[in-house]
Amino acid sequence: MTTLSGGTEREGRDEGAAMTGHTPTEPNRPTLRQVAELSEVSLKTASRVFNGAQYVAPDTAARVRAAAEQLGFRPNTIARELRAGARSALVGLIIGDVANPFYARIARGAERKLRAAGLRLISASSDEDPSLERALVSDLLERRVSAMLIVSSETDHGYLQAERSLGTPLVFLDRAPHDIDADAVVLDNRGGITDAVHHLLRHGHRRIAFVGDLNRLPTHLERVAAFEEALAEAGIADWNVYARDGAHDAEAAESEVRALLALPRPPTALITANNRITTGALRALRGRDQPPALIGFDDFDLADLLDVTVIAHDPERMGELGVELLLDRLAGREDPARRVLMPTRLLPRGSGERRAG
Amino acid sequence: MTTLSGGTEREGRDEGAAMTGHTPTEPNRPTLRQVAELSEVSLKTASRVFNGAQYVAPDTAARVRAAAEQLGFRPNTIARELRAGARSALVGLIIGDVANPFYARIARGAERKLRAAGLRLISASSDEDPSLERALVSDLLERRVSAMLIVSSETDHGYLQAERSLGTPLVFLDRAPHDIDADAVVLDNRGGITDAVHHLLRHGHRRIAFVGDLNRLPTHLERVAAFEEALAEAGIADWNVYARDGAHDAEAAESEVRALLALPRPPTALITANNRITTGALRALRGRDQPPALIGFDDFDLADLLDVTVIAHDPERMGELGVELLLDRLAGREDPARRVLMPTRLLPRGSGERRAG
DNA sequence: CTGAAAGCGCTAACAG
DNA sequence: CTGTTAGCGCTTTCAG
Repeated sequence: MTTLSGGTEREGRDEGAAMTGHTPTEPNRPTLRQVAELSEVSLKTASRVFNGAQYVAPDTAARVRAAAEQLGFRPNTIARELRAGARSALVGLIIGDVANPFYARIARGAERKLRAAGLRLISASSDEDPSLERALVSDLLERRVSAMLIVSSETDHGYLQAERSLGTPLVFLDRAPHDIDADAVVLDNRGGITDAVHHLLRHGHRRIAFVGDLNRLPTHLERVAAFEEALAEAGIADWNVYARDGAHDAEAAESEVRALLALPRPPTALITANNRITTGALRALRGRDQPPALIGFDDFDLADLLDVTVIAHDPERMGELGVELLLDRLAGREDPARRVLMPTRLLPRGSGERRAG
Repeated sequence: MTTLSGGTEREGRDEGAAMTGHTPTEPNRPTLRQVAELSEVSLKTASRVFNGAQYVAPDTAARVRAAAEQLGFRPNTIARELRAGARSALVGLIIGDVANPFYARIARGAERKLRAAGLRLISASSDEDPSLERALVSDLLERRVSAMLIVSSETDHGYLQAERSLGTPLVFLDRAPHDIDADAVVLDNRGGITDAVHHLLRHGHRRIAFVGDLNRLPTHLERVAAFEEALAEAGIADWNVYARDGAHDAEAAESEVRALLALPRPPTALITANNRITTGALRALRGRDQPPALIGFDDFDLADLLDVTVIAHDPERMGELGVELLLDRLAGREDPARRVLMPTRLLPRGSGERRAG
């Protein structure tokens, strides 16, 4: 594997510099100084033309612009930001995987909102791996992002406290922070699951299964807890007979569901804890003539065509709200940490309305 | 709307600096100099500890590390990269929209491959808007990304020639570059569409419709051209009776398809030119008892459950291949521009095998 | 093995 | 309106 500059291993950087094969200080790229020389003004005057634009004689400015044009000058943001105070116009985002539409939508909402504020998004996928997550966070922080949005797979965020104290706004999305005082935008997981359970109970179901994600994720824990509570309230004490977890991808979910349906007394209804699990469940249910009822957490493309009842919410809005919190902090707001709770909404489309066998 | 540093408008930057409300040079964040002072070594020695690691006495190194730990020191990548030569470990990616799975997968593949090479991805969505695309490209270039991957909505790339000459590797994905000598990874659009047409002809269809994207996109043009040619070859001269374009989202595609089916002699088969168009078509077809055959370009999640025959390909691989080309350039390869053609594969799942009415 | 000096490209003070 | 001086945080010569 080729190794280039900027690696996590310190050595990697040096190798890389060598590998690129050109002198480190690209000698050809024009600098502001050259523009100044060509247009016969001082460095500062040239600088002003590309910034404040105030207090420069129109024809001087024109001359500078012409020189810049001629040379193909491009301002160097790295230098500018270094001077500006070791903080970039970049905001970092850590998500599980861009290829998962839930995360992609968060990124989209965040990007849009940030851009409107003159900031750029730099995102990275952690694969839900806590140690990779830490490495990515460090990387972004060393790049001096002005703030971080993070969907964390880590259970303890104490290691970020130092950064927080240094003033970097940290906003947790989807999963609340642990052991650290930081803003967060989370879903009403309890509400969503409670609605789903009630919906199924109303349709006559008593044997309801829950297929969950990795059990170390706080969202999973909240969802299971709500599931248990709602069933207990309905007098169903052995709720855990049909509760499963650890299904982090569609394949695992599919076999989990097949196993559930193969039980002597199979569940008559299924609650799937996220979009990938729902996908797996749909595959497992395919072609069955008496499929159990199904309600999935997360709305998804084409759920309408597949008649899948879901617990819907708005990931794009989550990204936007995260950015709003972060902008407030950048603007100097010093409140205690805020936690925004986003509503969910049960969208009946058919699969959740099948009555108990 | 809040405006913060780094905006496209020059003024935006200044406003922003003011708005953040803290002194530009964060006084509290420890620098390498402070680490050096605390550990009573020179700046350079401290620097060495975090880089080469070579030629530093073990206990000196330990002392430096301890000091860094104590101070909460974090190296400043901005400063490092400025010194290193005005080129960052960032690679830019311009796509249409992260929330579109096709693009998200490209991003995923690129990110993975880049990370393995010690580089980071910074991506931005252009909404297929050429002028926004240019702004994003400038932004990334000013940030001195070491290379750019771009799915371009622009028809003329001459404006990038200067940058190319300066040595920045440029790789075009999905859509070939125009008026510029740059590497590209594109799909075998002609092959894919030709296969689809032949498949439909074999199933007895003669009235085949084509629902295309924005007609300024080169991929669209290639796909239509292949469509026309394949039909002409089969003796169907009036191919354009059922050819449509401009359906850039699912809604537009849905009404386009409804209109086609409402014709006096409606088409008996549909080819939809991308994933969103296919989605729209599926909505339009829903509930019809004699639906036309359907083949969609791009595979998508759940296509299997909906029995949708598709012209499949591998967007993640496209991202990876783009990165491979780019790494070669960074490593000094000086070949003429290469064009990688990615294969497509017809995946029969039912919808494309319905016979002509 | 370690250090002093110079400078990456740019912008913020202050003068003029 | 314009220029000079200093320096952001770090790394690279080149001497010890």
